[in-house]
Amino acid sequence: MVTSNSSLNKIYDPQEQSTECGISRLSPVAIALMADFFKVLSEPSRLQIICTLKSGSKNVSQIINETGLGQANVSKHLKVLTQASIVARSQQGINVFYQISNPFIFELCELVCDSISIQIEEQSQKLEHLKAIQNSL
Amino acid sequence: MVTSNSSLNKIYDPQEQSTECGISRLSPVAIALMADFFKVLSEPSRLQIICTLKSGSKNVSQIINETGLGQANVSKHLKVLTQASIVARSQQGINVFYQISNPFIFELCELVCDSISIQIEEQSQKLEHLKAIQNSL
DNA sequence: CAGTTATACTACTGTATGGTAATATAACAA
DNA sequence: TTGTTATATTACCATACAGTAGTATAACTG
Repeated sequence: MVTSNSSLNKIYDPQEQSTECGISRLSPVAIALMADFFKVLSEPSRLQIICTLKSGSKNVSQIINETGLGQANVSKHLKVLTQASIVARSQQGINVFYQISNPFIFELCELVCDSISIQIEEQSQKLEHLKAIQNSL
Repeated sequence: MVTSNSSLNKIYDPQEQSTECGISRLSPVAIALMADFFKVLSEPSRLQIICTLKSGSKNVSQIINETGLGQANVSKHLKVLTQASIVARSQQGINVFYQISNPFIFELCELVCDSISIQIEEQSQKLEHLKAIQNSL
């Protein structure tokens, strides 16, 4: 169960007269911040990079090799991930290493993954059901 | 703590020889599905619609009024949300009602909200620290 | 039936952004 | 210094998509 201690809740919309709490009274600013966050995670290439960083800190070349993405592309995505504070950058001589700066991201991905699996499961069950009905005609 | 029972984990990449579990061995298909899911949540207007549905089922006109979005726009976003199985559609006469079909979305949003708040908190603390240093010079 | 209301769809425009090639920069080596 | 390697940046193209105006459809009313 999630206990929200979100300070974003304090940035509620002053025009909102509702007595409810949580997401339903988030300000436009808070909503925009959330949207930005989700947007960062909405690119397969960036999720791929996050995946390769699950096993620890990697330099750019390693990330390029493991993902198969182009160099400029990886660099751009790493910039986006860094600005979103999802990964952290640390230069060591000629190499630049990146690592996940907040493991929360993995928890989040697992949750979404589970939810999608359940959805697929349910849909395939419905399909089976439909097939059964068709066969009985 | 999250215990993953994700069947997406079973769709692992056959080329991936890693012995790790979880997100690090997700297939391109699974990653694309996750990206799609996050993309649905990466639009402020859609998050806004989700927010208004927190307090229960609403018809399209109500959603238009509460969000201030245009009719065609709301209709399009509701289609996206429906296809992603985030909201469910039910027609009642001349009205069409939409409701959140999976409350998991709220849990997810709370988590992200909390994470963003903490981030903002940390950043403002760093700023305070910098200011203190500057003032002591 | 015609008229009204609620919702969906189509076509279009403008903007954002992913990918890439070329170039720049920065750190190290000889 | 020059050369090499690792990473970042720039400029460009192509695609995706949010928003909107106009139109279509569907359910109810009289």
